[in-house]
Amino acid sequence: MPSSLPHSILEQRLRRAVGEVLPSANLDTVQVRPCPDPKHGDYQCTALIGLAKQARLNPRAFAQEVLAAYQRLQQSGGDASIEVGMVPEIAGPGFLNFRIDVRTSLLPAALAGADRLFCEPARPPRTVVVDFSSPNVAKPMHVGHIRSTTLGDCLQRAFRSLGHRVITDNHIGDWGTQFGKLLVGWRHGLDRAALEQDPIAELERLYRTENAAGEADPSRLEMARQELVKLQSGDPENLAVWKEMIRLSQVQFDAIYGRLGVTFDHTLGESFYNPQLPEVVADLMARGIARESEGAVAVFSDGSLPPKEDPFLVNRDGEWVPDPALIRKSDGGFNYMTTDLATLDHRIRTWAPDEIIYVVDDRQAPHFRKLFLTFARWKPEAAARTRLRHIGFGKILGDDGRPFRTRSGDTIRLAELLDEAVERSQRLVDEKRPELPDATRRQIAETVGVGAVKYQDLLPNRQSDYVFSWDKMLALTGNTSPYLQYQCTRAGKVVREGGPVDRTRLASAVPTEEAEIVLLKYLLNYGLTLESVVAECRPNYLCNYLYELAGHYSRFYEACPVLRAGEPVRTLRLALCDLTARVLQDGLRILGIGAPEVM
RNA sequence: GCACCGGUAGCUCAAUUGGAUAGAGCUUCUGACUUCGGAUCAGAAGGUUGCAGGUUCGAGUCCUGCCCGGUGCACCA
Repeated sequence: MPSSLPHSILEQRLRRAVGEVLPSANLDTVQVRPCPDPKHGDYQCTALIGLAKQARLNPRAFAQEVLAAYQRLQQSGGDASIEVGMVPEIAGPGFLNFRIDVRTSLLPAALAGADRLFCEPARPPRTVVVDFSSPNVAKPMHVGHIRSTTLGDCLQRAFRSLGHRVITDNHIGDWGTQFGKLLVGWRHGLDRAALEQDPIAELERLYRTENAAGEADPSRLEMARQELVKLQSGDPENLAVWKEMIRLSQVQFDAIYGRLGVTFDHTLGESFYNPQLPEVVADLMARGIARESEGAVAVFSDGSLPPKEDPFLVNRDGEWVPDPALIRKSDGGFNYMTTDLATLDHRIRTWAPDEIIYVVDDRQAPHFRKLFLTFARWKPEAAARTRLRHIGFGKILGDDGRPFRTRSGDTIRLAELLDEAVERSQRLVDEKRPELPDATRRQIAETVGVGAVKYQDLLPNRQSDYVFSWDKMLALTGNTSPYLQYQCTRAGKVVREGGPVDRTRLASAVPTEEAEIVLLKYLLNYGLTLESVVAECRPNYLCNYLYELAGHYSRFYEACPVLRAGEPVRTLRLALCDLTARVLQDGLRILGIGAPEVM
């Protein structure tokens, strides 16, 4: 299906024009994007200057030639009325600017793109595995799980929305040395009543008690080690307890994911890969990629990278010394590098993805560099056809600039954090809309409270740390989710009151008010924004787009009466409200945030 | 010590292959209302983008050196 969006039509034609003038040019670099400053036009292409320089041509003269070719193509293939209304001009050192003819082309272009909300399906669609959230069994989900969960969920929604095939996999921590202590604790100190009451709290208590006991009494540690060995060798009793701990944890996860609206296609935890780990190590050793060292088995640098870029080397006192990746501990146990290698192998063999995205804390960047490099040495063909990306993120800080914790220094549980967000938004809704029924106010409070937490998390550049602030996330002005939700309800309300948009009336409509024109042009960029979100895995692009859109809508709404206007202006404006509401709603949906009809 | 990530307005943050005059919000001040939902909108003020060089038509963005903050550096994940 041919594209109907202006930037896409322009780009395709421009690429053909460039190809005619300069056959050697890499046409992928020829991109048409919205002008940052509308003074210069609606769309621009800045790539011609670079191409001209590469080919040792004068940039402006080259732009002239491309423009001439572009206009020839436009005339010969000028069946699309939209395209005729794109007026090109050369500016500055060789920019190409395009202006949409508001009278003939703007509205047709917008209506043509409206059915798909100004998005074009990805071509070709890719298969993408998204690995995110990854909480640990027997521990509460806490504030540290927010970013991976909201980022990962948003990214998978964005990919899906553009037509990519997405597989989400929650790689839960359901295996490892902590289960030795947990098993000893379960056997000796389990409080059944407490387990009934709050299973995760009780499991956490068992672990802490046992951890302390182990520090005081080495024989206790030895017990834990033995229980772990029994578990790993398939002891039925320990397996049963371990499974029960997973079940109890999954109940907790499901409750929180349910509240967050997050789902996974698969939950293949670490234990799933356990049977494959010996083979992974044996194979890596057989291929000479790993070798024994100090009783452990480790992967060392292969020397293919300069020392500064080699994650398998670290500089100590001016000397580059090995910093290997351990894949088997000296006690014979395996660690997460081994599991991650097996996981990667399994994912590629099972799903044959084009891309695997790991949404994990930035601090693990060195681990992922080692993982990806080791995998590339182990399975070169598979690695060559799969893009592996670690999508890292920073910390959440308290207002004292230190990691966000309770006053007593404990980690904050996600469930409690969501409760507080909802309580706070409940107070706001109760105050602002006392006339609404209780049940409605409760629903609004839930949607607004949970949405505020997510939006605060998605708005900053993911790599930077951000300061957690109840007041800011729930503020009704500024770049917050309550503001976006509010604008969404406003736009939706007008459409509900004004009735369905009668498109036949639009045939004779032309946007004339500045606010109408600006809003309409901005709507056209929605799909482009989603594409950049997906390209760089940065949901904040979408947040900022939606905030800008809400601002354009607000100014339009202020300046242009809708329901009071005469036809066909009334229908045109109603259509603008409708499109805005739909884009805002869809954008919030991709952020994982609900849009109440009333608030 | 070495590596990675940051350093942008008083504060919190944006800035899409390097693009045109670095943008918002909060705060402060000034305006708009017999509201199609004022949880709104408009205007003003606020900057040597940590510092110093370099690359080029053009640098917050790329390169080099330095300063400051955070994080990581063998059997936890």
